[in-house]
Amino acid sequence: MKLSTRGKYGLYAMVYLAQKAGDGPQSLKAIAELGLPDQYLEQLLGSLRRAGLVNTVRGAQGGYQLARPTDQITILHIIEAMEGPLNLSECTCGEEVACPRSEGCPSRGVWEYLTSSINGLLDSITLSDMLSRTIGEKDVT
Amino acid sequence: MKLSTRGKYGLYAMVYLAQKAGDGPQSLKAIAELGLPDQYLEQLLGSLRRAGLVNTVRGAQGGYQLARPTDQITILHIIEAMEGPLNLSECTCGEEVACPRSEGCPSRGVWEYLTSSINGLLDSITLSDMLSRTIGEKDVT
DNA sequence: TCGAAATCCGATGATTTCAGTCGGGATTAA
DNA sequence: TTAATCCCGACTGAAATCATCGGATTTCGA
Repeated sequence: MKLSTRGKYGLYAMVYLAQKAGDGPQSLKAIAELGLPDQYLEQLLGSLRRAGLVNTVRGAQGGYQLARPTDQITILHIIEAMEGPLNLSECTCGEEVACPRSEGCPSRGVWEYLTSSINGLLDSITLSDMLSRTIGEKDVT
Repeated sequence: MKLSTRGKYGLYAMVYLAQKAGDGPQSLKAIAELGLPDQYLEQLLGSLRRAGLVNTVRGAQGGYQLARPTDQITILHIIEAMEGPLNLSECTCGEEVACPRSEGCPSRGVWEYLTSSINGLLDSITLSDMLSRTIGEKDVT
C-alpha cells in the first residue's frame, strides 16, 4: 500500500501554492522548480483544477492559485482529487461487486472501518496545519 | 491508494484458517473454495509461510494452519507479509532518497505521521477481533 | 513398496497501471 | 502581434500486478 507519484506531487504542488497564497498566480514553471517534471505536473494541476482546489489564470502572467483558504483544504481533498476515492476492497464502495457472500463476511466490516478511519485521518490535516507544523498532537490507537 | 489482491486474498485465506483453527491442516483446495484462483493462492500462502504466519504440513492429508493463536496475528502482520512494509513516500523509510531538501520539508512530517497512524490502526485489529466482530469501538479523529 | 494427495518453486505470459512525453490549440498581457 | 502561459487528448515505455504452467518433492495409507 503506497501512494503514487500523482498523490505525492499533487500535495507538493499544493503546499507550494499554500506558501505563495496571496502572491498572485504561480506559473507551472515556477512550481516545477520543486523538481517535478513539468509536463506531467501540468496534467496533475488539471486534475486539481477540475476538483475545484485551484483556480487558474490563463494567458501571459497567468498561473495557478489556491481556490480556498489553506485551512479549508485537507490532505483528503488533495489525495482524492489525484487518485480517486480511497477504496480498500471494492466490496465496500456501494455497488456490490465480486463478493457473493457479503452477508456475514468477516472482512467486510474491517474494510469499512479501516477506510473510514483512514479517511478521517487524512481529512483531519489541512494545508494550514502543514505550514504551521502542528501535526502529531492527535492520537490514534 | 488501494489494496492489491495479494493483501485481500491473503487476509481472506487467514480468516478462513482462523475459522478452522484447531481442525488440523487445511488443503489449498479447501481454502480456494472461497473463490480464489488456486495456483495464485498457492504463491500467497508461500509468502505467509515465509513470514511465519502459517505452518504447512506436506504430503497427503497436509495443508496449512495458523502458526500462532488468532489473537496474536494482526492485520498489519498479514498486509506486511503480502505487500511489504507500508511506505507512503520513500523519504520516510530510513534511507534518504530522492528528496534533497528533507530538512524543512513540510510534507515529510505528514508522511511519517500518517504512516505510523495507519500502521497503528492495522496493528490494533487481530484475527480474533475479526471473528468476534468487536470492531468499531475504537475511535479515530 | 507404490501411488495418490498434497505442498514447493522457478519461469513465463497477459493485462493493467503508472509516469512521463509530445504536439498542437486557446487565451491573454504587454 | 507576439510571447507567455494554460489546456488537452493521444501516445509510449516501463513496471507492477495477477495470474498460469510444469515439474519436483514430501508423506500418508493401502
